[in-house]
Amino acid sequence: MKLITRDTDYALRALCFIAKKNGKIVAVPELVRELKIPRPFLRKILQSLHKHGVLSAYKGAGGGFKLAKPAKRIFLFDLLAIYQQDWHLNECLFKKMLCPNVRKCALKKKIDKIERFVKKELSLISIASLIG
Amino acid sequence: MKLITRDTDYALRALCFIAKKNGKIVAVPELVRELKIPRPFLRKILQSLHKHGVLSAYKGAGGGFKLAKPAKRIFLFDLLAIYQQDWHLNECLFKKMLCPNVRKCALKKKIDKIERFVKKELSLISIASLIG
DNA sequence: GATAAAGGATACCACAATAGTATCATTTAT
DNA sequence: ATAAATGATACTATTGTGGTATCCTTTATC
Repeated sequence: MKLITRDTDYALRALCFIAKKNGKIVAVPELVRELKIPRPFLRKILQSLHKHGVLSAYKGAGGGFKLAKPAKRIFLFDLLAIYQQDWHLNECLFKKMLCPNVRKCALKKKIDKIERFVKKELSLISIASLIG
Repeated sequence: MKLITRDTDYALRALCFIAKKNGKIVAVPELVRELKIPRPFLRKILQSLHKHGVLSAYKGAGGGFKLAKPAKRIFLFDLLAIYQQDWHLNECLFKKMLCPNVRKCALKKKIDKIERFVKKELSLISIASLIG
């Protein structure tokens, strides 16, 4: 079981790298060289970060990406939301109602508590706090 | 992302059902009838619960399974350990050391904190507490 | 002792999610 | 005009999850 998938991990690394550049535009070739992430995969990831308003994109020669907002306002939670859409820990148990209600409800409450904690913690981890 | 996979979920249901029987031996046909879990899959699951000392097995006609220890000493955490072997939330980030140390360590600490909480909570959920 | 009803062991298959590739189109600095 | 960048999108590969199938061993009961 992975809390953080490869997409999210790569996105995190790229964002940390870009954040350190202090607003300078960074292009894919440099990121590939530095981070050793497969080029086409990285491009896909950066494109989605752009679509979701995390990065600003600049086309054409000399183009690239920079952060679209301050590093302290980009959170791990946001990335999870992009790459591991609307994840919730208690998936199985809700969708199919096979289990007797008592157990379902007892378990649901406990799992929900865990989920709330995890989400809260992930909302506190910003790019800024990682490069600090 | 799923905290609980199908194996674990089915194991949980089966254990709750068996626990309610108060030490009586329960055979697969009854469990299949009551829980609507595919028979071969359920058999595989029960066998592994037996191997891991959660269930006692009785072969031959009239055989079946019963709990190998009190319901209040069987925890969701144990099942996770069986079916989602040695899971850890921060998998990606450890195995491959691509990321600069600062970020790795900063993130590791935060993820570890989350993981400790989740494990602790899962260790508190017993079969007994679910059949209340 | 034969038989049928149980579990033990193990190899296999299907599908979905994750991870990664390839290609062509569009924009823009020089 | 050209080369260097991103945009869009379709495709492929690998892996993990979920599930089957088959044959073997044990044991209660007649």
